[in-house]
This record gives sequence, structure tokens and C-alpha cells, in this order.
Amino acid sequence: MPELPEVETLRRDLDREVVGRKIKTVEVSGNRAIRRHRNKRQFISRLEGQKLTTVRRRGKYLVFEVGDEDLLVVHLGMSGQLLKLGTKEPKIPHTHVVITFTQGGQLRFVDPRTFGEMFVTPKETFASDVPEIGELGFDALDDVMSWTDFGELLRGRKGKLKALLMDQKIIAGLGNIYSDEILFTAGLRHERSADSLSTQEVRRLYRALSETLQDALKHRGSTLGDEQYRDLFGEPGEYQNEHKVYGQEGEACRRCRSPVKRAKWQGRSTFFCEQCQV
DNA sequence: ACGCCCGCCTGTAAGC
DNA sequence: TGCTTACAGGCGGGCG
Repeated sequence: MPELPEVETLRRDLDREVVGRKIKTVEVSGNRAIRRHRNKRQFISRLEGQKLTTVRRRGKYLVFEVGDEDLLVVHLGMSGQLLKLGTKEPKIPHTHVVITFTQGGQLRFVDPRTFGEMFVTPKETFASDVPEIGELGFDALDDVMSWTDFGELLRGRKGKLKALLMDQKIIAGLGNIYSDEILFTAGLRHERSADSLSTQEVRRLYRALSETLQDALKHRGSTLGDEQYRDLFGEPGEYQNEHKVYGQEGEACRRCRSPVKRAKWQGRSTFFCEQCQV
């Protein structure tokens, strides 16, 4: 599912709704959601009785502080949801983890495709336990960067532009939707070589990156036709209505009215305008 | 060392 | 109508 705007929307609501609560009980079903622990009990016992004190985001990862010593890491994969629900509300299919708070209410992890995961790791060994978070590139929303520094990031990279945007080690948080939207706004083709951009194009790309993400965040992210992304309250986002190219195959380009194209690129769909993106 | 493709899963929709 | 195939917001591993 979720890319940076969706995860950040969730983080902000979690900060208000869940942070500060004390965990009473944790239930885990199935074996896929909790993969990095020797067994489920270990995961459960490190959470029960502890308080969630903060929630941060790194790229598409959510990281809660749990008590003084531990971190709870959540990655939603393609179809993961975190939902805040009342204790008595019916369990929806594919609910893998249910955290019940002493103050009442539950945080539930629902994930049909099971690419997402949750785990607890001590703060002390976080860096070695979760190297992928340490290796994340600059955060497309949180990290302030001049466009000249951004240009430095692109320099000498022969890879294709879209691959670079989606490489979490270079820019953290972008996936298939926002890469396409950003490239359209910047007027650049996905298969352009990253180091072929003029100064002006670098500036356009950086501006498109910031603007697109800010705008998507303002609209609480994108919920596509399959409804997989839902916020903490189960509500869809609204940014899908603003998509300029993603999922718009055959529709008139907003800028030049020629039909939006869809291509298979690196195994996934890419949407773009042949006229406006060069 | 890199770029690309596949598999991991389940659900849905399109195609035959 | 019903079976089969393709495809979906991510990511890591393995291949050439």
C-alpha cells in the first residue's frame, strides 16, 4: 500500500490517538506478521505492561518507543493497515495482531497479503538488528535539502530516474504512485538517466517532489480502487482524486489533453504523458 | 557491482 | 457461468 504520505498520515493520527497509552494485552494470530522473533510469546511479553511513548517515521517504517528500552517497528508492506477500534468491534478478516490498551480501545494490524510485519527490538541493538532503516536515504518529507544538494545526489548515477526515486537507500518513502506523479509534475520521463538532467530539470524535479508529497499529505494519502489503504479510523484518503497520471490510462492529460499512457516497466505499471514528459 | 526479474501472499477483476 | 490469468501502494534475493 502505502507510501510516505499514507504512512505519515497514519503517524500523525497515531501520535494523537495511541501514544501515551499503556498496553494491557497483545494477541497474535498466524505466523507471518511477527517473523523476526523466535516465537510470538517473546514479542507479546516485551509489549505487555509497557507504554507507547512516541511514534516516529523513517521512510515507510513506523517506529514506536515502548517503555524505556524497546522499539516497536511496523512496516505495512503492500496491504497492511493499522486500525484503532473499540474492544467489542468485530474482528475483520486478516487481523494478525491486536493490541489492547488499559485505557480501553485497541490497535489492530490487518494485512491480507502479509508482506507487512511488526517486531520489537531493543534500542541498544536497533542499528544492527534493523540495518535497512539505517541505510535509508534522505526523507522526502522531513529532511530539508537545497536543490543543489539534491543535484549532487543525482550526479554520477547512471540509473533510470524512476528507479532512483524508488530506491529507498537514496530517497526514503517513494513508491510506484508518487514516483509517477512526481515525474509528471516535473515533466520528466521515467527512463531518463538520472545524470542526464539539466540544472533546470533538477530544480523542477526537486520542486515536484516536495509539492507532490505535501499535497498528498494534505489530502491524507491515496486510496485506490481496491481500498487497501485506510487510515487509523478506517477512512480512505482523498489524494487519488488528484492523481494526474497514476491509474489514468487513456484519460486526457491535464496539461496537453493527449491520452495518458501506461507502460510495463521493471515489472510494474508506469503511467505518463508522452507529450509532456521528456 | 549493477539492473532487472521473481517470489513472497491474497483478493479482485478481466479475459476466454 | 466458471475457470484461468493478470495485476495490485513493497522489498529482498538471486540471476546474468
